[in-house]
Formats: sequence, structure tokens, C-alpha cells
Amino acid sequence: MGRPHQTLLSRTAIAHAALELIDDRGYEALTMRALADRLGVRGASLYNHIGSKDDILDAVSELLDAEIDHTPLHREPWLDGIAAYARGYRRVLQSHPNAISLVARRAVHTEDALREYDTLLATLVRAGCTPALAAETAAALDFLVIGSALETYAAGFTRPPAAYRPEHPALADSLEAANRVDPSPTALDDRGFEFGLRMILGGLAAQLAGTGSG
Amino acid sequence: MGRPHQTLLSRTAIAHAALELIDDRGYEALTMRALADRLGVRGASLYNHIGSKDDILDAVSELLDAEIDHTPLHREPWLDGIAAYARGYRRVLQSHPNAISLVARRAVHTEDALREYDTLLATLVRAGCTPALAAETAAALDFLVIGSALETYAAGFTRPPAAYRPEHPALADSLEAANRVDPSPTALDDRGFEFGLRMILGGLAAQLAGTGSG
DNA sequence: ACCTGAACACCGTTCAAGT
DNA sequence: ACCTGAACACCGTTCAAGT
Repeated sequence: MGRPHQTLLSRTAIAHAALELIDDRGYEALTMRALADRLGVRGASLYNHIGSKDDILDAVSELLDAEIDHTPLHREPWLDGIAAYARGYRRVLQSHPNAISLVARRAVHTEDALREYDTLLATLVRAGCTPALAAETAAALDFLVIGSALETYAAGFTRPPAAYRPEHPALADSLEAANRVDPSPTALDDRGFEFGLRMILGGLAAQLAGTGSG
Repeated sequence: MGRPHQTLLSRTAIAHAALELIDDRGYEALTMRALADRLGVRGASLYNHIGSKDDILDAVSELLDAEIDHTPLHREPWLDGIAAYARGYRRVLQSHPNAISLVARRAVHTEDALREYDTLLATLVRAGCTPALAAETAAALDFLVIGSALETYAAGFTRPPAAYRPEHPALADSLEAANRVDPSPTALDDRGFEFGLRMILGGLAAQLAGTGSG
């Protein structure tokens, strides 16, 4: 307390503390004052290292992006590699549920992120896609990952499956059937994601093999 | 000005004004004071009709949900009906880009929303799905729609396609190829969505016809 | 029944001081 | 070079008045 702080503060250190705060206490708990407090400093000090709160959100976004493991993209067979990459991507988002809304609206332009996407597209082209088809596939996979991580779907329905039974028989049947397959709360999300992944990658493989419906 | 207001205020009227404000001036412009101003009233008055700002966000969410046209779900052939429904769902979200982050994190439990999902699941079951498979398909479609509406993907890449050319050749090639197919700014999103939709519904149809890979 | 003004505790951000 | 206290304009929300 008596000693002055050494150089504890930096854009990266602030981003790490911000992500911890979001993980621990939720997105709305990320306050400049609360963040400074967690860093043993006084609010206004943060502005010596970052330009604005928005800047911090960008830094947190980059932090999450850096957590994604893209080594599976170099694996063979390429289909399994891409599936593993997509699952890992989704797992990172799911492990920071309070930060998901942040990721969803914030484009990442880091050199790392670009290299990652470059690798994905190169893998798809090597597998036989035209560059344009590779872009479409990558986009579809991205949509599936982000959409499933946001999980509005299961959040909306996993909860009270029996409540609206008589008025909505198909809904109740489906949810009960899905629940019978696996009763864990994220199971329907997981299975929806896996289904979509299988359809996209399976359909792509069929198309590349010339058996697609074109 | 001299006359007292008649009953202009209500939860619904407030929600409509809130959505207008979000559409016009962005999500962060939705302020209790600004919203009241748009309704010719003074901030605190809103609390006579709604419980909190969060309550307003729920109401806006319901408003968007009500815009979705689910009549295509009753059309034949069911495959085209579901595709049309998914496209309409996505179109509604895209027509309120400033409100998308709101929809993404907010589960809608309205009677209308439940009926909508019930219809979708009933359609899938009628087409031959087991209830569990119907739930997975509906989830995958939902993820694709929401993920593509959030459009992080294209927001991140459509912009500066030439800038990082040498370091990321596959990325640059894909974006340029996609751009050549259709240069409009949302084209890659649209094509990614359509590709995912085709893969999911095509794969489902094949699976139901017994030609799937199981 | 419902609009109002004033106030509350909070927020992001700035800036003149300090060291 | 960087932390600080105080201040700024703002925010969501409450509440005693008013009509």
C-alpha cells in the first residue's frame, strides 16, 4: 500500500481483468470503477492505458479469439479437422457465457483472427472447394457456431417443457423426446449444433465428391 | 399543448416508440428520457406503464417476434415452406439491425412465439421427422438464422478485402471470388445463409428419404 | 389514474494537480 | 509517466406532489 505500483497496468492486463470481471459477475458488472478496483487503482487511471470502455471491449474480444485453438485445421482428414475446429470455437464462447453478447456484435480484425480464417479457407480450398464456395461454407459454419453459442433457442424452451402441453402438442412432444435422449440442460443446443455441423460438412463433402444435388 | 394527453401511453405504444428510436438512432440511443421525449411525456411517466427498461426491451422483443410471418409453415411442399419461413425470420431481424443484439440475448416466451415454434415442429414431424429430430432441426435452423443476422462474419471481412492480400492469400482469394459472384455488401452473408439452409434442409430430406448417411 | 420536478445513486470520461 | 480527486454530463429509477 505504501509502495507505489510498478507497471501493473497495460492494455492486456486490463483486458484480462475485464474478462475475469465479466465471467465472475456478469456483463453489466463491468464498470470502469469496478474494473479499476480489481486492479488496485482508481478509475481514472485506466485512461492512461486505454482510450475508452469500447476499447476495452475490443481487447476482451481479442482475448477470446486468442483462446480458440485452430491447430485442428491442419489435421487430416480435413473434414474432421474442420469439425474439431468448429467445436473448439463454440466451446470457447460457451465457456464465457456472460461475454457472448460482446463477441456477437464485435468484429475481430486482429492479425491472429485473420490468419485463423485464412487457414480455414485454405483448408477448404485444399479439400476441393472453389474460393467462393469456401467463403460460403466458412460463413455458414460461423453462423452456426455463433448462433448456437447465443442459444436463445434452448434458453427459450428447455425450461418449462410441460407447462404448455395441451396448446402446443408438437412442441411438448419434441422437447420431451429430446429430453429423453439427454436430459442435461445444454443437450438440445449441443445436438442442434452437431446436427447442423453434420449437415453442412456432410453436404459439402457430398458436393465435392460430385454426388451433390447441385 | 394546453390540452392534457389522452391515453396515448401504454406498454405497446411505448414498445413501438422504443423500436422506432432504436431503428432511427441506434440501440444506445434508447434512453428513458429520449423515449419519453418521443412520446411527448417526461421520463418518469413511463414507469406508470412499464416496470423497468428491461421490461421495455422484452416488449420490443415481442414486437419483432410478431413481425415474423409463419404462414409459410402451412404451405406445401413442406421443404419450401420451412425455407421461406426461415428466410422471413431472418429478413425481420435484418430489417432491424440496431435491435439484433437485443433479440439475440432475450428469450421470447409469448404465446405467439410458442405457437410459432409448435407449428414449425409439427410441420417437421408431419414431414417424417421423429420429435427429437424435429427439435434438432429447428434448433439448427434457429442458430443459422440468428448467427447470420448477427453477421459478425461479413462485418469482419467484407470491408477491406485487398488490404491483407499477401499475408492471407486464401482469405483474399475467397473474398474476391465471393465479391465477383455478387458485390453487394450483404451478399456473402446471404450466400452463407442460403448455403447453410440448403445443406440443413437438403440433408434432412435425404435422411428422411432413407438416403442419408445415418 | 397518471403526469411532473426534483432528487438518488450510479455511470463514462476529463483534467488540473500531484509525484 | 502515470495515479488521483473532483468534477462534468449523463443514466435508470423513486417519490411526494400535483391535477
